[in-house]
Amino acid sequence: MAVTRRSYSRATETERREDLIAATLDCIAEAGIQGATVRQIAARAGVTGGLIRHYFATKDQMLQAAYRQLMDGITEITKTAAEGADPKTRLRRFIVANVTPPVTDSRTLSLWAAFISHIPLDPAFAAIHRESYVSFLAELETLLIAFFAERGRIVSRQECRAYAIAVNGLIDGLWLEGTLAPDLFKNEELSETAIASVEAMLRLPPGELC
Amino acid sequence: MAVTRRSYSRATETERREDLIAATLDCIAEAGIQGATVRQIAARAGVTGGLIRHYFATKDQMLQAAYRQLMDGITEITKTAAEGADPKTRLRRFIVANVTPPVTDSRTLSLWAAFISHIPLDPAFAAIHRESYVSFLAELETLLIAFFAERGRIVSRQECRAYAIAVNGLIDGLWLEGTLAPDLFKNEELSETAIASVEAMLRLPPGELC
DNA sequence: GCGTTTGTTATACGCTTGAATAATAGGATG
DNA sequence: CATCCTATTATTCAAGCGTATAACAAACGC
Repeated sequence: MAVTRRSYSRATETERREDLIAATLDCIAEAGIQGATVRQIAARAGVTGGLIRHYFATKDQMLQAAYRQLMDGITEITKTAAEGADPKTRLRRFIVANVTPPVTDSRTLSLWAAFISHIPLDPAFAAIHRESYVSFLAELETLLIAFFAERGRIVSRQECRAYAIAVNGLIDGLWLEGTLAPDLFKNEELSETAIASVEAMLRLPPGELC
Repeated sequence: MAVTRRSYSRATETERREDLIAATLDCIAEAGIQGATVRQIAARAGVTGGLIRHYFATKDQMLQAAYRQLMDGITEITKTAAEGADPKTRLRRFIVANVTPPVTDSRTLSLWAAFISHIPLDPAFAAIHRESYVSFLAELETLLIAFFAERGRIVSRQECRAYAIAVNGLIDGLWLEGTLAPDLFKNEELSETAIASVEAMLRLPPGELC
């Protein structure tokens, strides 16, 4: 008896990899890390389970690739939000972008937290986090330096770093709060709080960043 | 043939529950949510797997109980850190307690993140988070009200809430940063940054909270 | 001390998991 | 149009999963 075999089409390596990574993120977002099984991911990507090991030596390596892509995506969004315009506007846009959709998004948070919880368990994940954190901090520091320079305010390198750390903390924290309990905040409350707080943290007169 | 059966001793219900919850947290911290299997947890607690269903209808309910205990523990630590003394000192201690060990601790973070990632997937976890978040925010708001009152500064209820949200965000964010990459910060850098930032956010003169 | 209760162990069940391997077919190459 | 390469499917495997159930023994009342 002639066994019928599922028809398929071959894809380029990059295409397939992207599909698999996208499917991985979908599965984690919908069912947690526990639900991101090889079979579920394969089904979501429209392939059979065995194919995964053709592209990734192990499931863990695929998870790491997915984590990397997630963080790159977030960095990309906030970075482009802060393009063009003058230093003040760039800084404001960067801050706002971090506490508004699509960054404040239940799916993004679920993914982020799932990976964060693996950081203490697996050095590979720790390295990815470290990389994206350092890059984020550097971007923020650059924005702050430009902002201070434009206003002719002298701020030492150390102070700038301290400001970046603090502002980054605030942004992360508000992002968390706003994403975990969006119903507790009125429409613009979060961005306004973020802007007003950064103003204060930088010892600017109220309304200076608006 | 006489089958030898493992000897055991009976425990009170609360004792056993606590043991099981502690074992659950240990397992999650060491091997992630994936590693927190019924068998592993039971082994860690020094009992056999079947016993778990005698105390918890389902594994998920045990996870929820563990989450609740984790958050209660954190709340407890920071709350007692802010006891006694005058309002200013209480506020400062509360802030510092949140960005120093044992709250900034790799284990705590791993646990916290593991549960956070379940919030978007399971309403039961969302409810637990909501409860602890609201309680934390209320505690902070109380501290702020007392602090402002002592200084004779008039701050509306709304302003106070906004301050509490912002300060909470900052604390959470710095806690994250400090715990995920402790080597990036010098010994006291994080608490000092936290204190200085809160001072600025509340529009206090520098050094006012020291 | 004896019987009863029930906390605890032991075992089994059906299912899913990540991974390995063999068989197949798509699609470029000549 | 035949050939070859390899991306993809299909199947298998041992291990581990959460849960259910039955047998056992520890501690307590009497």
